[in-house]
Amino acid sequence: MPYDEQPLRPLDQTEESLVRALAHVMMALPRLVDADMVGDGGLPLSEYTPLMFLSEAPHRRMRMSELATACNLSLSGMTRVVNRLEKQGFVQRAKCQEDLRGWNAVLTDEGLARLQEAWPAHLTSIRRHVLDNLAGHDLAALTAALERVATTP
Amino acid sequence: MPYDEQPLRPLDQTEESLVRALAHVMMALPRLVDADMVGDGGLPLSEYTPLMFLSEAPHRRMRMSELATACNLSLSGMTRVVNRLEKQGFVQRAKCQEDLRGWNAVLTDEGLARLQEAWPAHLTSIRRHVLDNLAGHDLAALTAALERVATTP
DNA sequence: TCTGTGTGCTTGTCGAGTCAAGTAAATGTA
DNA sequence: TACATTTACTTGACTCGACAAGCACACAGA
Repeated sequence: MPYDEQPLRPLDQTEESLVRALAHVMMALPRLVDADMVGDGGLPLSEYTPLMFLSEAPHRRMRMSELATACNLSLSGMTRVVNRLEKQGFVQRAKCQEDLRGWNAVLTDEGLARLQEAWPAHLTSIRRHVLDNLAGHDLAALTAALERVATTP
Repeated sequence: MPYDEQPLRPLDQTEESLVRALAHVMMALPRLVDADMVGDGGLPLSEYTPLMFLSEAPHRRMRMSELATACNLSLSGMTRVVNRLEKQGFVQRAKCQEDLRGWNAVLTDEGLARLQEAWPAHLTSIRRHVLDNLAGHDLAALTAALERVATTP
């Protein structure tokens, strides 16, 4: 796409390849992992992720807005995910005592059990698709770069 | 999440951080780039990408199924994207002469102009979010790794 | 204490993409 | 040639998530 006028240097071949590979990963990887997980553990990433964050939180509970931020979801999106999880008995809502406008999503015992059941499939999938393909790379440096990518305004 | 029995080694801290950073990128980056593009060029990635592939294809045309594969979309998803592009006049459908079941999506002059108009915003966004944050990394090695990640069965 | 403004979450409505079913043309088989 | 099967694409029905509007509570300032 030759096009000039501004001091906008087009991508060179190396950069172009990287961008396309990254685009491919972003489109394909969530589906690949989801397929592995529903094939085995039966829990899609969209539900696994919030259960995971809840399991790590104090008292296994988080405010809806915290959880939405952690999962990179809009607040309304989080509302609907938690609705699904609540219907399955994996999460309960509890009014937040310090601020009666707020709600906590609380991981139930059943939810924790479900998470532990899904964990092996998740771990296996992530190892196979991601970590096994990054052998020999400097993971810490890569992580730092990815964190910048995700947060550059 | 302690859990044993299998020879399933949990992720260590470095691996865990990398996986979460990658998850964050996958969730956030498409939205960031889209926001930049509609803010400026007015063309979301879901439409930019097929126009880009068409512009590079011989005679600016591709079969629906090729285009779907290139864009990592299902065939039915591609049908709908091309419907949108056709309504805007950026693409036309032309029956494939070698196989009358098939259709080509053909980039129009208007579509090419639109792509060139959107290109600077796209390039700027990609540089800022992605490439500028990968300075000092071995892009070729990273690309190879990402390609494996996206295609590991 | 009342009243206006801001915050936390949910709901209505919508766009986007997936899968399954349907249609038309190509290809194999008798 | 006739018929069954496969392939290329579209359509219908659905799920998921986003945004904007709405509701309930919090927290001023008078």
